[in-house]
Parts: sequence; structure tokens; C-alpha cells
Amino acid sequence: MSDGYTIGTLARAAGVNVETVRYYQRRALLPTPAKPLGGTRRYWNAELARLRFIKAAQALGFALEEIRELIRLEDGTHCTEARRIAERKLELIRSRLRQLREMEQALEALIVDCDDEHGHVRCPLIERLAASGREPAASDGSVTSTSGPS
Amino acid sequence: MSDGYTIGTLARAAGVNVETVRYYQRRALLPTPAKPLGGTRRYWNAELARLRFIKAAQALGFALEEIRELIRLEDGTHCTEARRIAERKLELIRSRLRQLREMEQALEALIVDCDDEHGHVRCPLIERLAASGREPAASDGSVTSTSGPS
DNA sequence: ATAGCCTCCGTACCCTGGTACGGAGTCAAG
DNA sequence: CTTGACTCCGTACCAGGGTACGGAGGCTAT
Repeated sequence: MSDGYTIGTLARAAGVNVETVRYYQRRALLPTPAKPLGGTRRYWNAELARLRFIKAAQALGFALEEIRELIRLEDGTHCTEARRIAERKLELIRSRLRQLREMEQALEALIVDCDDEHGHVRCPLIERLAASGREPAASDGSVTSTSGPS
Repeated sequence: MSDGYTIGTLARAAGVNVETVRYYQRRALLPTPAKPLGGTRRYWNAELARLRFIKAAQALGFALEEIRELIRLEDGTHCTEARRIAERKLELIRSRLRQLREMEQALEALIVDCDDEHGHVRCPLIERLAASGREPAASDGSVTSTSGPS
């Protein structure tokens, strides 16, 4: 009870694979505790928290590299530096939020359309996605054209 | 003007790499038009629209496999199914939004703290993420513990 | 008809985020 | 003191989403 986790119990506690723990160690996202001469390494709640942190950040769409950056914030030694990084990350998060909100609205609209036009020949969801990326939104019934061959 | 796109002009029109077009063809996301004996294949606006559809769907968080699914439903008779897929995606996006908003707030708090607490940052971002995945949210000031070693 | 692009096609490679495998060592129970 | 479960470590492999390379042949302008 007071001799910590082994890599296996740590992994289970965090709900990840043992190999994943090692992988994070290789990626320097997780410390590799010293090995007690001919014994097995021990892990503590700090490592468990770190694993959970990684998983939570990943769920927000952060890449492992970005997470490594975030982890650098943890020591709090250089406040100004930490703050600069935090601000960059905040920017990033906000742009992700914007993108996600756009996606949300696009999908909502699609689903609503799918509701009313139910029965109509072609699926409005497909139609709208096919049309997006095209200029402004001609809303024309006219001939296919993107000023190119047809 | 009326002889369609070559793979290169098609790719440029869609803003993707030629290799990406071929890749989509291999993945059956895009048809491979017949090759006119000893000539070069020609593409039309249908293929351009398809490419844009793929890119639009990707931007909404669909994986290529899912997109292939959506394309399969294009005939319009499977509207309900397409809608079901879209709804699943919407769910996913919304939970991501919730998590990101939490993180945004945590980061905002960190930056504010960083302003006040000159010199020592106990990072709320890290704390919160490290705590997530834990049971309910003890909000205790008590000892570290997840009913495991410490 | 030759230069300078382009297509076609196969194969190989890239990065990310892991998972799997296998031999050797360690540890605790029976 | 053996068995079974585990660790340690290196290396290999997987999927997804592409990108790059290189030879052979085609198209077009000069």
C-alpha cells in the first residue's frame, strides 16, 4: 500500500495500456523513475495524475507534442514564460472552439434539412456538403459550373 | 474547354495534391474514369464536386471511411441513415465543445493567477486536467488519493 | 522533332499514436 | 524450488491520411 504502483497497476488505474505508459516515457511525457538495482520501478499518484492529464488534454484534441509543452507549465518556475505559453494555448483553444462551433452549426442545419425535406429525392445532407467550398452560394437552379470544364 | 480536367487541373481546382486524388481513387472515394486508349483520363465537375464534398466532410470531422459511407448513401434513399451518422457526429462535437470550454476557463484562470501570484504558479489547468477522469469531483482539500498508493 | 511539361502506375516512405512480441530477469505463493 | 504473473527492453508492426520517387510514355509549342 505504501510501495506505490508497478507499471501494470499504474496503467490499469489510468485505464491505459502498459505499452502506452512506456510510449509516453519514451516521448518524455512521463518520467521514468529510477530502477532500484535489480528490482522493478515504482510509480506514485503524481504519475497517475500525469497520465490522466495527458488523456484529458488528448480528448481536447491536443497532440502529444502540444501536451509536452503544456506539461512544461507545471513547474511554474518562470512565470512570464509559462504565461506566454498559456496564452498561445488559449489562442489555440479558442480557434478550435470557433471551428467546432462552425461544425456544430453546419451539422445542425444539415440535420434539420434532412427532417423537412424527408422524402425528397436526394439527401440534403449530401447535397450541402457537395456544394460547400463553392463560391458564395449561388442558390441557382442553373447549370453546373465553377468556371471550368463540365 | 469542353474536354474536362486532367488529374492535375482537377487537383489544382480542388486545392489538393495529385497524389491525394489518386489516393482517394484507391480508397474508392472517387471514381477512376476509363482511360481512352493510350491517352490521359478526363475528369468533370462531378469529380470536382466529389473532392469538395470529401474536404467539406473532413472539415466536419468525418474520417475517410465515414465519408465513403456517406457517399454510398448518396442515392437519397438512405437519408435517414445519413442523418443518423450526422447526429452521432454532432454528439461528439458537442462533448468536445464542453471539454474545450472547460479548458478555456482553466487557462484564463491560469493567466490571471500568473498575474497575481508572481513567482509561483500552481497551474490550475494542469490541476483540473489531472483531476478529470477521477470520481465525481471531491472538491476536497484533503490528502491526495484515488484509493491507491501515494 | 526535340524540349519541357504532364500522366500513369507501382512502390516506398512519412508522421502520429499507439499495440504486439519475445526473451530475459524478478517476485510471491504454494 | 518451481510455477505463474509480472517487469524490462528492444524491435516490429498497425491504421490513418497522405506525400515522394522514378521510369515510361503522351501532349504541345516552337
